[in-house]
Amino acid sequence: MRLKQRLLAIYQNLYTSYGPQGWWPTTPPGKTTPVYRPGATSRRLNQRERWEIMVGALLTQNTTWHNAELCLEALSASGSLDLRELHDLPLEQLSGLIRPARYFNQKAQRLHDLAGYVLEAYGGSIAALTGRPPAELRPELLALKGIGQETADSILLYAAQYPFFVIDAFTRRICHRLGLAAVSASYGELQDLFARALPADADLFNEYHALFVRHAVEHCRPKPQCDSCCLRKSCRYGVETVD
DNA sequence: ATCCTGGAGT
DNA sequence: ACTCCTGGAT
Repeated sequence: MRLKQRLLAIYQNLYTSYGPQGWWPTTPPGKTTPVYRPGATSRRLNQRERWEIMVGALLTQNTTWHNAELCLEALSASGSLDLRELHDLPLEQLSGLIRPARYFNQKAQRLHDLAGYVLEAYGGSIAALTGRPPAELRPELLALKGIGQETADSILLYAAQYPFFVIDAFTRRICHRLGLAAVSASYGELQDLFARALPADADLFNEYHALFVRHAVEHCRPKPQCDSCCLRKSCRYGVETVD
């Protein structure tokens, strides 16, 4: 009961400080980013967007989003971002296009396999994949090489728009410093923390995770910038400067 | 525990 | 010359 209020207060604080992050659905040029309202539903994504989110989720593993975006642009510019085009591309050419994503050989193989899986299991229909019951889709994604819990939940949340809270290194760092979780807390424990305390709302989880990333990049860095942190008052880290 | 392994900021 | 990044597999 106390946890619920605190997590919502943290969200409000971050949202007030940083504003909407506009991850997905992306905002068309010329329009303003829609503001998240509890209970409101964001627009449905089309299949091309859902697939690009899945590709982006793999490319950005342990890599900056900036670098992942360079890869997405290279894929798009060469006409290889589409599911079938990507699958038909020789691995050597694919890895050459996604070089900024660091582990380009591994990721090229995994993107190829992911595209192949969608083609075989769903006839290439992303809608068929994202339309599956989430409790069945998650283990399916986890069974694929290159998709762990974080990437699976990113796909479930951002591509399929199901309410799965994404736990990443940023979330861990912030939660630890805020005193919300031990460093040893497992992925599932962190995820349960948010699942129990927050309404199961995909748009809320979407914006919350994006705000965590923004906050971790700008203030709750490995070397924290506590002096200008919007959560300073409710964080033991900024007060005591403990580890 | 190690491998994979580019780009940008400091 | 460092550090860090929306990890996953072995």
